Amino acid sequence: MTKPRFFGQEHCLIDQNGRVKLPTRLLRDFQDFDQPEIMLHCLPENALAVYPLSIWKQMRENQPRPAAKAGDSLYYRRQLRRFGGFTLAETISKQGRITIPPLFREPLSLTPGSSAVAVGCEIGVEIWNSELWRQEQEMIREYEQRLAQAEIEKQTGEIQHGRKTQ
Amino acid sequence: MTKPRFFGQEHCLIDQNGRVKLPTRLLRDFQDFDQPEIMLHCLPENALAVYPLSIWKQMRENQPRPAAKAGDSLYYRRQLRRFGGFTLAETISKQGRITIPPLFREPLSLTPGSSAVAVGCEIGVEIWNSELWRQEQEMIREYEQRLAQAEIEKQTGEIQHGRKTQ
DNA sequence: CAATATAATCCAGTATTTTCCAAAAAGCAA
DNA sequence: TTGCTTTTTGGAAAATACTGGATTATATTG
Repeated sequence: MTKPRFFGQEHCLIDQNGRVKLPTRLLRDFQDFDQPEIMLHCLPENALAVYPLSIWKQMRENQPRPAAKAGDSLYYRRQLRRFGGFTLAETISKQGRITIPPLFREPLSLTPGSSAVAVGCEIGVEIWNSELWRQEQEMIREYEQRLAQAEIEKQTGEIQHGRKTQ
Repeated sequence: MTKPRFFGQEHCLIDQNGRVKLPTRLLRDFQDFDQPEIMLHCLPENALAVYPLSIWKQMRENQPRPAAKAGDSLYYRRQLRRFGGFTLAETISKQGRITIPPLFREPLSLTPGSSAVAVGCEIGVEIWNSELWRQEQEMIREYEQRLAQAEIEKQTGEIQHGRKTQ
């Protein structure tokens, strides 16, 4: 297996022109990939996903003959909008900066001057507004606890019904 | 796989004569295709779809024996009307502008002076009135959240019913 | 504490968008 | 048809936004 990539969190901020300098450690991970070619994707949970181009292609490759379907299906057109409209090809600049697409800035709360966190996500990097990232961490924790709760209930249930002894 | 085309969102506005200048990035995608030959289609969801001519052909060519079907089916006749009546051929001007067909302006809320968004949809571009696009995004988001919710419930359910163990 | 590396700010050149204006075309009435 | 008005088209100028580099500040390392 290839070496682990895209890990950890780093603070960074959006400059006056709406750009963000990627932390060098994460930058190196991109350079090992397709170099500066990346795809920016505006996630529904309000973070900007940054993927190497080849990773993105893997994500989207299973769509044969899109045009034919688009004519007949509103649902399918929405699908195209969702992936087309909320994604953008870009390259990482020589100085390691990327420009946040102007129309993504407001919804992502990544406006010029705002504080952000770059989060490694194994297949790429996510840029979060600092405050939103704090909230997302809460969500992750909460969700984990619900899973744990479900597990505990299952275990106790099994003991009570004799399918399992301790 | 070919390089990604028709991506992202850009703000633009309708000039006093009912024309819109396509953002340069999307313009380049058209130039890679059939050059200035495009089809304008007034979508039922109230956006103006702009497709390269060849894409449009792909969309419509998988309809064998249209005449025979038209005789039998009201639904099919309606389809023909929609694709016939709500579509026009145009070319992109040397300055990258297209004229919104006058009959489409009112229903699409793309009247002179109004604010719009050009949305890349992988197979072409859609021009949305800004406000209508905001609403459409809500729809997309709502749908995403329902999917997410279902997924979470499925996960906890699987634990409880023993199809998954930690 | 010094040296180095990294991040943030500033500034100017470039590209793009928007507005404005003139020319051409089309419609209309006499 | 002819002359007039209105609409449409094309182009250029002004305003705006974007890009890239360089400089300054901050943090990290030895």
